[in-house]
Amino acid sequence: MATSTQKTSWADEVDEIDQPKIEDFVDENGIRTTIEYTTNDEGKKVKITRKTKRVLQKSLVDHVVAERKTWAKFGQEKGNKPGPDRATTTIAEDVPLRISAGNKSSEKEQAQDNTVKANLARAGAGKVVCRICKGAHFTAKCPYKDTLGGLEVRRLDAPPMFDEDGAPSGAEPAAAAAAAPAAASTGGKYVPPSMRGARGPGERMGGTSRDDLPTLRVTNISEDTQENDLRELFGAFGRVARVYVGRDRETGVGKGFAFVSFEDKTTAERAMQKMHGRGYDNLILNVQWSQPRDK
DNA sequence: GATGAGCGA
Repeated sequence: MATSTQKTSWADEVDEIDQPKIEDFVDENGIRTTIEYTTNDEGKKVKITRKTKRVLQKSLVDHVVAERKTWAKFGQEKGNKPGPDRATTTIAEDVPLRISAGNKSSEKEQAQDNTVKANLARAGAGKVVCRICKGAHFTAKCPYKDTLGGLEVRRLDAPPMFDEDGAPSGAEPAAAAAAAPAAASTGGKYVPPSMRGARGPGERMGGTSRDDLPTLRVTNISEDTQENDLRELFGAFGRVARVYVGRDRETGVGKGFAFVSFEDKTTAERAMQKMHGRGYDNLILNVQWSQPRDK
């Protein structure tokens, strides 16, 4: 094979090929002139001059945007050339639009809330006032909860029926009115039905709190039984209002018992009868009525 | 064998 001694690489051969020389410029009217010097098939040198007009690439520049560039500027920008002035304008892409609740209105609400709190503090002097009997304890702890629970809302504008130690009293009517929660009809905020006070007959609420839901105590469950397991198990009988699994406070390990509260007492009773003595997780369940929790 | 946590004003 005859190999050229001078050539060391194929890349050198590329240089041998007659590369056309190209001059290329764009005038002020946007006309592009391309002058190409090349060699034609007959070995003669030729000069090819092409004039082209660049057209905006519509796929890249929206014609609406291009059109805008022709608009006359006004105000402080009057007479300036098209496009943003980088000295005064920052250009960024993908600026996210974040929509949030108007902070002015929420500040207002907050302020209102604060005045309400201030009024409450003034009226109750920072003390806990029972919503039922106006005693110095939380509503949930009220000794009259069961007997007066349903009367709560109806007695809103009445003077407190009892003072702190529970003796009948007629004092501080203004304080009682101020300390009472805003009635559902007058308050601006939405109050879910479950949180509204006792209304007319036919409504379930009022006197019925989650503390006196029909509750079963389930014992002899494995220590890794979860709330969901019991919900699933007892949910077959009806609506399960609440499940609590007794656990060690530190370790979180189940202590082998749980409470399952139902919405409906007869449902709870059926569940108890069906589930008591049933096997679960290789253990025999013990299901009884729970004792009311106290203290 | 065993009977609950935490919240609020």
